[in-house]
Amino acid sequence: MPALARTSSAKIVSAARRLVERHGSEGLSMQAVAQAVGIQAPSLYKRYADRAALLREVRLAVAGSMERTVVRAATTGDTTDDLRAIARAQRSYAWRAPHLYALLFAAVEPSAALAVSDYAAMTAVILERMRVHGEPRHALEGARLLVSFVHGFSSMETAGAFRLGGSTDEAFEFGLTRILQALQR
Amino acid sequence: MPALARTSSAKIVSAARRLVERHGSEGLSMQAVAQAVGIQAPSLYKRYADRAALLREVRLAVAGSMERTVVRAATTGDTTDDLRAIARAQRSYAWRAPHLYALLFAAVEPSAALAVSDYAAMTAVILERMRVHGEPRHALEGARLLVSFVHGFSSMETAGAFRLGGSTDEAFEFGLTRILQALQR
DNA sequence: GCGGAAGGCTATGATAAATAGCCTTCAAGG
DNA sequence: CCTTGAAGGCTATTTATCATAGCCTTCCGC
Repeated sequence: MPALARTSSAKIVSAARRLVERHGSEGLSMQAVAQAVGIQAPSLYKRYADRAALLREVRLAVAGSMERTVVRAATTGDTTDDLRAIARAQRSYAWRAPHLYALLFAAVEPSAALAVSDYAAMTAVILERMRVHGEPRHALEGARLLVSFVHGFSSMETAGAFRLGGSTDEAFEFGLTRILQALQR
Repeated sequence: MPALARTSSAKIVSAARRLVERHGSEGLSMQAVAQAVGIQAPSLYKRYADRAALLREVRLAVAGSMERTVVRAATTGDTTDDLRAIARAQRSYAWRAPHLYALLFAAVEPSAALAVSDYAAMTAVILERMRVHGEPRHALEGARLLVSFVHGFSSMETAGAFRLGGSTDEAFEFGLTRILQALQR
């Protein structure tokens, strides 16, 4: 490290993440991040090309933390229970940090999208469990069904879309049960 | 109308919508909207309190147009086919205008969320068909399952999340079929 | 006719992103 | 030891945008 290094990339991303968590992605300003880590805003451009690049780092960090959460959940000992636990962990993550969760699949631009390798472990665990739970030939489609449901439910829920009454907890469990039944071999 | 009225709210929202459609919600600047309708930016504040208010109008317009698309699709004559058609129409809408679609359930702030009344017709059609297709007691849960899957799949797909190969068309049809089977009474 | 509201305009301030250009520290090699 | 170069800071500045203030014009209704 050639120079004084008043801060670190880890601290910067962590501060940026905290800002997004509290105020949404619009709340991430270079000024605010810089202030949080004790440097001046232009210095951030020595590490990140622009605001989008920093936001991308936050997205990566969030993907990593959600992946760890999900993978940790998939250790119940029973394949089907693992899939349930994964789904619940993902929904729970979205509920705990909605602004961060919203970041994950928000990008429409291909350049900003997460790569497969950014959540490879999560993908692998789901696919592996799905191969055991359902027909191996349809494991990919099954995984896409389950994951789409969980993500769709979580994002609609955190966006405040379910307003017709009824328990959303029950609706989630209902959907989860039906999907796992439908996929069971 | 007391004064000259060089433009109209309809034209403003339409221009704003076009901007979002092309460049994403970040591409909506008051300047650009004003220029597109031939007025100066500050004049927009006579009609909308701020940028967020204008964006909210765009969101409402998009909700309306998607609702019309979806409701129009639900006229096949067969209940289950209607639900299929609705799901396909929604996915197709997301695919045609991903930036607009992303706007619909993007809000985490309750104040920015769409109200039930903003897409009451769509809700009504889905619930009604679901009552016939499946067990009426679980129509709400069933609708939430179906809608979550469709929204989750569409938003993940447009975000570029499905990268492990395989046909996403087939994955969508697979999921749709399994869900409708699982809900059938 | 005339008063008020809707809707326009210019001017201006505040905030943020991003660039330019310069300075400092430290590590490594001669 | 000394020098050189890169990493990482800083200040100053440019540009873009949101937003407000304050004023003007047109037309509707009385």
